[in-house]
Amino acid sequence: MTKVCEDCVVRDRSLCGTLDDAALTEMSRLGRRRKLAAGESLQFEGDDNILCANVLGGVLKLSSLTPSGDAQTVGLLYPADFIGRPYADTVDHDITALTEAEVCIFARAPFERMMAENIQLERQLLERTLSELERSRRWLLFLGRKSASARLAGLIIDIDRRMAQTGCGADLGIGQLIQLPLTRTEMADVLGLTIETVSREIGKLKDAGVIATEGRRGLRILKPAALKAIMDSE
Amino acid sequence: MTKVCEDCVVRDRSLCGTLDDAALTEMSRLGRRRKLAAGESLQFEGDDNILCANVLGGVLKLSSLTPSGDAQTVGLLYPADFIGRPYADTVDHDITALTEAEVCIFARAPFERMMAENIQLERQLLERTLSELERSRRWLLFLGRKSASARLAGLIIDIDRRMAQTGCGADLGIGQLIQLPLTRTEMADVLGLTIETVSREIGKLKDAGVIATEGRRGLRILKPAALKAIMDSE
DNA sequence: CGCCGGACTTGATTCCGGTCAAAGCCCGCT
DNA sequence: AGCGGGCTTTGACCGGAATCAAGTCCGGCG
Repeated sequence: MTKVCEDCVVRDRSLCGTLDDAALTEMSRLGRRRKLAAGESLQFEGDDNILCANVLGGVLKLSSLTPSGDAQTVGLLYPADFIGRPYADTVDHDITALTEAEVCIFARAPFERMMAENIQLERQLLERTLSELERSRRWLLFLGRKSASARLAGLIIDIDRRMAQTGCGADLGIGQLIQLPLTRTEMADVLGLTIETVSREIGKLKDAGVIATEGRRGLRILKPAALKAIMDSE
Repeated sequence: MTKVCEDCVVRDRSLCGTLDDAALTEMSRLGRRRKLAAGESLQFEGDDNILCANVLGGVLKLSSLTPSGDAQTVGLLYPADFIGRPYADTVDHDITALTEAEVCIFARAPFERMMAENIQLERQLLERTLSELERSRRWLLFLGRKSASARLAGLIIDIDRRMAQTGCGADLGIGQLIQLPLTRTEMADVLGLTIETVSREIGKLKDAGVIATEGRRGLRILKPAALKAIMDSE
């Protein structure tokens, strides 16, 4: 058990899960931990693509700016998620920390060399990328076809599940307090809505007794079944 | 040059591009060509995931049905595109031919075995999946933030580019006749709009002299720059 | 050649979510 | 505790796309 196991947080969910000890040692030599403050960016769209990373803690977003100026978040990154696009020359999206976050950074070139020498690593990354593609396609369906309330319900359910998986406090139990990693503006950017609409829809869910809020970031799911029904409704 | 090279259409863009002759022979032994009529489906969401395939000709769509009944197309598949999700147990989306199409099918288990034995294959699939993820994320931005006219312009430009790349007749030249692989309904499913809105927006583009239509499927881009400007506009 | 059916277009109206504007509230700071 | 500023809520109004409802056109077939 070398130190890199910690670095990758949850051993069996991380990229490094299947590596032998020699490879783990090599990875730990290549990786560099870095803390990010909330709002701090790791890279911007168009930058030279020089790094890959693993999320150790916190939540980050992947986003693009439209030519006309408003933002669309195309993905959220939780602990054990992978950052970066091997083999590409430039970076496709901004990556910004939503909360305080910590990542384990690898320079892209040596990371690619590690992949060539450890096929398990490449295989892990392939499976992960396929899942991410699937996740992204499911979100396409939300943005293309679902109402504001269904989108919001979907986001809340997704956050709840991801927070529970990464052991960041939440649990699937009813009434558990979840600390939202996003502001209203950031939620609007994910959902393809405006901040006002997000606020109104949260209000409706509260009025219906489906959720309760606590301060700006705190949230409790009181009626999971109702929330799921709203997500599935058109 | 074994027969499989034909199967994969464009050698250097296909999955098999980097395989040695022995592996190519093996691939050709495993693959089975299949023709699909327009409208015919290869698989449905929820099916057991038993196959992978390469698109040889024609255009197919990847789509999901919302619980409430309407369809969202989450991706279009052109010649040399890969179909399937190795390592997954079930199928995530319906796959349906939009035009007459031809695919080269592999059973999933032997395909995965081939991947394990030919790391170039795995590497190719990884790069391809990363590109596809990027494509999907860019489309998220369209569905989340763009108006009907910008979405339509984006789709037309994408179709034009993909048809040109796959040598299916179109060319980037002004006024070239493109045969649209989709009906209005199918365009609406991709764009997250209704058929009426698609029709109206096509009308506007015609009135503005940006495009011209020829029958139901024929289309000419008369002012590429204007079309691109509309795509980039909010 | 004319008919038929499905795809497409066009028009009238409705409604969801955006926009603009004005409070209200949380929370860190002094 | 009091204050200030940014985040959030709430309200009035507007507009773009959906919906509902006729038509019209293309293309295949007898």
